[in-house]
Amino acid sequence: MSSGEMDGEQVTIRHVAARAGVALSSVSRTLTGHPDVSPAMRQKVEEAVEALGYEPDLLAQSLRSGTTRTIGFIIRDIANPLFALVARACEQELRRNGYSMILMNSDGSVETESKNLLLLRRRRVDGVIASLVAEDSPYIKKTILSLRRPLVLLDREMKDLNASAVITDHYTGVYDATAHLIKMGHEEVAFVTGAENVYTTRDRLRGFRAAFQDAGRPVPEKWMALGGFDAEYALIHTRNFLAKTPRPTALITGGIGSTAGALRALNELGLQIGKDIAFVAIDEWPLFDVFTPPISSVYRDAKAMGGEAAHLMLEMLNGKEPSESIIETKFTVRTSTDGGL
Amino acid sequence: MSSGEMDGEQVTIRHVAARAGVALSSVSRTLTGHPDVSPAMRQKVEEAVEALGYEPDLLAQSLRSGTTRTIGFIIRDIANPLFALVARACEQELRRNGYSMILMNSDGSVETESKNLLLLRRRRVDGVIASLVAEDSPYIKKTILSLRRPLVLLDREMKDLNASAVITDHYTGVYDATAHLIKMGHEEVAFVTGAENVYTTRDRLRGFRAAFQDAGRPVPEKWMALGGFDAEYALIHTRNFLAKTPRPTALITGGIGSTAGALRALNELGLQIGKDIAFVAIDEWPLFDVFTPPISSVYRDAKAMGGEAAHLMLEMLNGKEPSESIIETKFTVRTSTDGGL
DNA sequence: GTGAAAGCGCTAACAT
DNA sequence: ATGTTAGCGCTTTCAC
Repeated sequence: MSSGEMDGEQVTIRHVAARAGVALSSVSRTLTGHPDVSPAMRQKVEEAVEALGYEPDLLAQSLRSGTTRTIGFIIRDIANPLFALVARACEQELRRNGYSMILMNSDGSVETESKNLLLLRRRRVDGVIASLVAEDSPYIKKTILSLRRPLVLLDREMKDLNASAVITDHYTGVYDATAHLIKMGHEEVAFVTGAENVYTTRDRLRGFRAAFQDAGRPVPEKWMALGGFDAEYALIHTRNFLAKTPRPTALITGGIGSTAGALRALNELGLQIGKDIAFVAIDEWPLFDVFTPPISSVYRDAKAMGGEAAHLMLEMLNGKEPSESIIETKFTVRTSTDGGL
Repeated sequence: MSSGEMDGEQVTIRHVAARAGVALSSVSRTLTGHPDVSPAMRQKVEEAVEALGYEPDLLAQSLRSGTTRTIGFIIRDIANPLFALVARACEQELRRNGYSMILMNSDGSVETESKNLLLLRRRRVDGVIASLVAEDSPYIKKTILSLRRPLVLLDREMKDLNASAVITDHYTGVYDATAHLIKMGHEEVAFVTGAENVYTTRDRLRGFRAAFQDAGRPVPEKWMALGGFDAEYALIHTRNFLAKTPRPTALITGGIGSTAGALRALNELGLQIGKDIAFVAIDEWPLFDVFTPPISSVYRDAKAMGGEAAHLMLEMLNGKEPSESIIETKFTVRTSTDGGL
């Protein structure tokens, strides 16, 4: 049989040794590819392994070696389509290199995130890849410092952590998008997204402001809603903004959830994007290509982000120093940026 | 400190025992809540644990106990928004019960799926939750039988496996959707989805056929494309069908990927759903509520699926016999089912 | 080249 | 109520 078990009993290296009539250590040597193994020995061991369906216990190997070949992946919400793409690419790359991924959702809560980090440490994962809820929680920072394992951050900026990071250049994409709106004649551009306690928002905001400044126009600070990446927040604040008179003539949403919430609000109010209001989404929903009208967007390659995260992790596991990897963004004009004026 | 390490050395139960001036086993007893522990002992141990920042090693506990409090989750593709919702709900429920989830994508390949199953076994996971690529692979079946751990299948029907299953009642939803189209006057209804080697497709097909039979109409067998759940397959076959003369007047797509592919094809051909062709999607994309026109759909609760999967797993881990849980589907008429005739 | 034995960190007998 | 010891399955000295 090949199940690694007989009669519900696990087959251990002991059984193999007994069956082959050799010592435990010889079986281990043979299986781990030690050079000092005679062909005769190899033969006997392989026969026994085959006959018993022996399979090394990764748990025991881990305890012995101190390495689990396991990476923790902490994310706010795996149901965010962008992060699902990141997670998929990351898992694939880690798996190709012999690592497994333990997935944990932090549900947008620093407490859960913290608990997850501690649990991963107790599970002795070899490293952690995380998209943190916030950068300004001293508690999380302390927890992270206590991890003492390679860490890769996704789109976060934190000092003194000795961590690698996959950083998105939001600035460029958002700058281009905003400049385009300004060129079309928009002054009252609303911006709905998450809070400034993450790099993501700060870098986008930097691009947004710079575009206005470079155009010699005042930054429309009153049309900024920077409170949450969730759809609910965007729904409420988009609704709010559009109820005012005068109202914004254009809208930029930062993030998958914000876009969903804003589109819901617009739908509810009967406002058509690309006609009643100009609209730009930062980050693309998977189905954006068949939306009507086609949505102008700031795109980034989620697959590359996941691959890079895995790559940076593997490098650190190989003893390299932490480093950063930059992901580009690209603004694409489609028809949702028409109208509004 | 609270890191569980000093000078890079892990703090073990040994250090705690030494510091507290007691025996190893007393520390263990105190920490595992054994009744025979004096208040004085508890005091000493807790002081030492606190002072050293001791943290039990889950790996060592696992080796000892034979249980890892870890569940393997195998899925075709975590970037499928429906499955991402399933995974999220499942992870949350497992986590609440002290289990962690190891996520593996099978990338639609039986080989990868098989390797993943074997790896999970070697990792000594306590159970596996899986959405299998196919039901008719004898190799997978053998691998599964050799798992000898609780197994929960998502939307799959396999005999003699002693597994629990979360089963969707696709029949009802698809029957209603098809009956609606027939009532609207459609005879040439196309159906684009995955292959019949999974329950999902077979049950949907059953509903599709039954609706025609009950209406006394011939089942439009020639408009069936049952080859793959991926968007690419749907794109090609939708394109194909619509190039014919006469062409189908209505289209049903089964699954997230199929819907995406079909919508792409329709977009490409300049055909508007709800006008040039009647359209029903089985399973909803997260953003469907803001699509124009609103898409008629067969809905199922992905969150409930994930929760049920976790629930069935936890029951089996508590020694209960395998069982099934049925998830309902509901057809909702929106405007995409107008037109086409 | 092979075997015997120690030990990774922990828990559960078994003593006392 | 507490201490001593064996052992989970494995790898790695250390002898020979």
